[in-house]
Amino acid sequence: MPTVKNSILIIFGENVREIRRSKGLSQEQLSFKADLHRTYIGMIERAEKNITLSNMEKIATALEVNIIELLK
Amino acid sequence: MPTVKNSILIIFGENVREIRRSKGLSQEQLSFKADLHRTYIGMIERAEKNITLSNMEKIATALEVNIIELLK
DNA sequence: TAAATGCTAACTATAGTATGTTGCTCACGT
DNA sequence: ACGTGAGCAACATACTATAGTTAGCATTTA
Repeated sequence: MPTVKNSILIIFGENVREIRRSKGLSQEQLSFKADLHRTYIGMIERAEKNITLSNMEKIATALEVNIIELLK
Repeated sequence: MPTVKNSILIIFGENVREIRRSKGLSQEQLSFKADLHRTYIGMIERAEKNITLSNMEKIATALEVNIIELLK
């Protein structure tokens, strides 16, 4: 991960956070649904990790949205 | 990487290959434009690697398309 | 003050780099 | 026709960088 955060990662993280909250889920609840770790969800929302495509899909599925919605 | 390939990776790889060819670029030429390795572009097109979001953006930029076009 | 999230620091798994080999196709000269 | 050389891509292998896991504690927020 670069020190200077990549804007696409920021967009992705913001979208995850916004949609997660709109569905009334905590990071921990989302992590269960996506089969990822609680702290990792936080890192993604804060754009601290460069997520892989298959994990993007896991999160999208857990949030019941298309991946594309997380990139707009 | 799982042995059974993830469909979203296949879709991404197919899109990269199709758009790359439509622009008349070799894998090597695309690798220069995207600042990624020659063999890695091949692996992505064959869905053998689980690409990260920032590298998806690099490839999209090199192909002069939006990331979203590579996920449809 | 309890639940949710931020943050650190380690570790393990795998993404991404690099080199070389193989096989294919196509153009060209003879 | 028939080599043969050039360009392209598949594939193997090994290495380095970093994604992803996990635990613990600090901080925020309701």
